[in-house]
Amino acid sequence: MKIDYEKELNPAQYEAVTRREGVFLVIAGAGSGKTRTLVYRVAKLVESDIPPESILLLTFTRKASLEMLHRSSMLADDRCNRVSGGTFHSVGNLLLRKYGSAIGMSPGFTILDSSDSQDCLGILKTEKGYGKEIKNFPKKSTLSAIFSFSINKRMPLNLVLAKAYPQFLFLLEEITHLKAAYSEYKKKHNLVDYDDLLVLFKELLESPEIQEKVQRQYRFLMVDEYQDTNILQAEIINLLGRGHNNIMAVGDPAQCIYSFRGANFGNIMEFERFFPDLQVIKLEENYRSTQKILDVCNALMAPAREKFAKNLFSKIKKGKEVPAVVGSDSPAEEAYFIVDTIEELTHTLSLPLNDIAVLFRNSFHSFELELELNKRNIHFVKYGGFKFVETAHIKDVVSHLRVVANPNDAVSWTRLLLLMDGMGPKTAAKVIQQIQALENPFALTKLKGFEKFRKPLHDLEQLFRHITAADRPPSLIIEKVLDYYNPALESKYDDFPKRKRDLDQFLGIAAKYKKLDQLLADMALEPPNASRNGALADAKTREEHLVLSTVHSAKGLEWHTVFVMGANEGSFPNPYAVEDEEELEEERRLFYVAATRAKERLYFTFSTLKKDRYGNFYSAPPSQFLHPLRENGLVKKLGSWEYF
DNA sequence: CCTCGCTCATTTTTT
DNA sequence: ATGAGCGAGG
Repeated sequence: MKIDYEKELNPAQYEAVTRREGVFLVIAGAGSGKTRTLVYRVAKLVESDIPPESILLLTFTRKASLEMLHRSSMLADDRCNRVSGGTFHSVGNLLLRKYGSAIGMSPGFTILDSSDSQDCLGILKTEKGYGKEIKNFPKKSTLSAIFSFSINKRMPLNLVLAKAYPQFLFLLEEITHLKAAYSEYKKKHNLVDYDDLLVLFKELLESPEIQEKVQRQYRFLMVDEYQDTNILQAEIINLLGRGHNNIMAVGDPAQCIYSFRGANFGNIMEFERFFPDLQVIKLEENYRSTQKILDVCNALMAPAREKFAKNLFSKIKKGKEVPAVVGSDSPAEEAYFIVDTIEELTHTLSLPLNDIAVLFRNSFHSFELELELNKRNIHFVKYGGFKFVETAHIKDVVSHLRVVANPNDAVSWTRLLLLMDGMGPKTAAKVIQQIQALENPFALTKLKGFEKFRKPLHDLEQLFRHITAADRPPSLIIEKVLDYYNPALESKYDDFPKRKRDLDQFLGIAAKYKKLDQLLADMALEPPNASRNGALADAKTREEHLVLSTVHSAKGLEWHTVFVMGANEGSFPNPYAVEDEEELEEERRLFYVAATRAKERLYFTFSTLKKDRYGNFYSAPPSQFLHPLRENGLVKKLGSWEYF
């Protein structure tokens, strides 16, 4: 079964799929078949006997790459599943474990997720005494944000402070000192945070010997969601690709929504600077949405400062349903409207629940809706926001696994020691200092002093005796840790039964892993995506369900019917963003991304009265982003929309 | 010196 | 629901 590329693709897609050598930038508007193009291109390369291992597909999440490769293999053959794919972070992780010794790293490093790196900064802040001595010293989360901003935007600390945190400018010296201490601490304890993964990835590729090796391994590079990469990632692409110059980057400047992470559409310029022979291919025709929806999307972007592209258009999807703007008097009413409409669609039109999504700016915007869905027994899965793996009880358990994998991981040691009664950060630091000097880091009864903790340290040693022996499968280790952790869990949390269920789920996930290292890397880099409010296990997600999602997590996806809820000033755009023109523009693009997810039906809902956390009502006008929709019959107005 | 429990304030988006 | 800040008590 040969693929008829010419018939199944439009001319621009066909060109992108069939051109092989060279550097290409594919500018692809929303719904223009970007994924389809990448899928066919992988199939085409594999079909023409390019070894799949020599193709590298860099995507935004690993799920995205797995899905694409799966589709490619359905199209062509199984070899597509052997294509290397993943995020910049995960590829960096793999290469650093393999070749990291070339730049002085040891392969057993632990990856710190953002809350771990914040814990680490907290430890150092206390150690330096900054928190106590200096009033209003930045919180650990702020420190982490400052450092990350500085690295991802390539901006020295003094400029970061001047631009984003002028109130801390007088602490420049202390903050600079802390940053150095943080780097040193990570190095000493074999720890790597998210930013380090990119920085070190780049450093690794700068070693000529490694660079050549890696370039020889990956002969064809494809980069998805290019608009959301930052300077560091652009440099990595450059280093990966300049040996052979076979690169295809795909992106849509109008959908750049990660500039808070240093993403910058100006990267396209960098790309041109690195590769002057760059050829641009444009995918313009939309295959996803009805023209009525596209008209609305185009109108949303009309006031944008940058005129990125010309308007989205569809030749094939006529559709008669006019998108709606729905005003309500209260959040409860907004929720009723959404749930009523969903029931109507599923009952009278027999639309599968899977074809519907509700999108919002912030994870907590859906609380009211979740209550109503639960009341009416509508099954949903929520994406974005607080993640399952970030909850305290999961982190507690994981910290035990991490010291097994890297006994040098002082952040995890601190976390698990703090679980003991009477143990605080100071004592933990002293314990860890001694542990580092031990020949066997788990021989805790050998520690001098700490009489008060003789019993708990003994118990912990027993635990480690069980779980460090030989090459145990992760699930077995976790079972032992759970037994050990249970008393602490029950005394620490009143809601322990719920947390226990979470831990059981975690055990279920871990059972799929044979190697502890792999489990830990995935926990940090590709955690289960659903947040903890909704269902989590795969079995559950396979059931028919409604999707609730932040717009960020909905990137790249599409549904028959989409509700964009909380379209209020104060919610969407995010109030933090309205003062800064650039940030407001990003909110606009985010709103646009939300709207472009819809294929057939699109609703914007808002409530003119909102509740603050004490239950007091305040009035919130409809989002300014809805203003362009007021005229021309672009949308129908439902509910109480007199303010609109 | 250190930990613990109380109170008050606070929540963007993600690898 | 969580985190920081503060003061009491071990």
